[in-house]
Amino acid sequence: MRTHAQHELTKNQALVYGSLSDAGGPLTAYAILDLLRENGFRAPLQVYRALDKLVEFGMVHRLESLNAFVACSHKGCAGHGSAAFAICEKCGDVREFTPDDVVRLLKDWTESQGFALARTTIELRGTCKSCVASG
Amino acid sequence: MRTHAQHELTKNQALVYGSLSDAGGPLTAYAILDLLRENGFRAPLQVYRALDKLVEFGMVHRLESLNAFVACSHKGCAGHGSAAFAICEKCGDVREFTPDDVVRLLKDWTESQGFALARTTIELRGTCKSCVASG
DNA sequence: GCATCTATGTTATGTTGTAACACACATAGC
DNA sequence: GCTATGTGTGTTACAACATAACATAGATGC
Repeated sequence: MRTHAQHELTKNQALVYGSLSDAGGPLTAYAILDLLRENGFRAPLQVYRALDKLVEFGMVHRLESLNAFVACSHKGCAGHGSAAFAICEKCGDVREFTPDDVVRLLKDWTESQGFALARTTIELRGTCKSCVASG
Repeated sequence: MRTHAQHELTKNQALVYGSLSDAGGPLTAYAILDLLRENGFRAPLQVYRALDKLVEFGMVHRLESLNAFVACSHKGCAGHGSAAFAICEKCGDVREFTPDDVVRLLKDWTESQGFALARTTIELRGTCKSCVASG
């Protein structure tokens, strides 16, 4: 299996991935576009096309419930299973984790139904520990 | 606990819920708007406001990965746990299920992290049994 | 050379969701 | 009665998210 680092990124892909890594949290496509205007980006498609590839490579995840994107937290990993996300609605923090047992159960269910599973989206909304503590 | 039927819906809420029930599958807000133009609907907000309430009542679920809405498949039920959805990318069919064991594991994880869980989104993308069979 | 594939740039447009403001109607308290 | 409050509604305008369609440029393989 290919590691993230082994993907040779094009210029635009590298710029988009850099934005997301530096941000340390989720960004919308249009937020990325604004960050990259100084690098010559002019149109949303430049961002979306790069994001499509990065998601395909597994280097970036799409957060469906936020319409946003986040760099995979496994910086140099050799690939991993389906990711899940705990999203704090107070501070916006997003924590990625890999609930293998959960994914296993979901796979069991799909297999029992004859459903050919391609992709799993798991997103938890709530309040993170520090926000619970502070308020 | 209140059952779905026990919620007394306003006119707009009833119209929107009716559209979704009749459709038997997911609809976007704008698709609902078009269906209800003959009933006097003119603007998206009329749909979105009704949907907000219906989702709050648990009578309608939002499918984050489709930006669409679907009537809860438990027609007259007395409420139930978090729902999950298997979405066929070939035929568009959406199957709702209630994976209590999965939700239990996710709750365990959030509790271990001090994360106060408010809402769980689980959406599986793939190909349903009959679409797999037919090629 | 030339076909092909991928990436890119650009304009315009399509789709999804809200802000802000005004009005109607019910109900609770005086 | 009549006022305050809360909720539902209608309307215009706009913001945010995403893609279609077409043109150009560079790399690779034959």
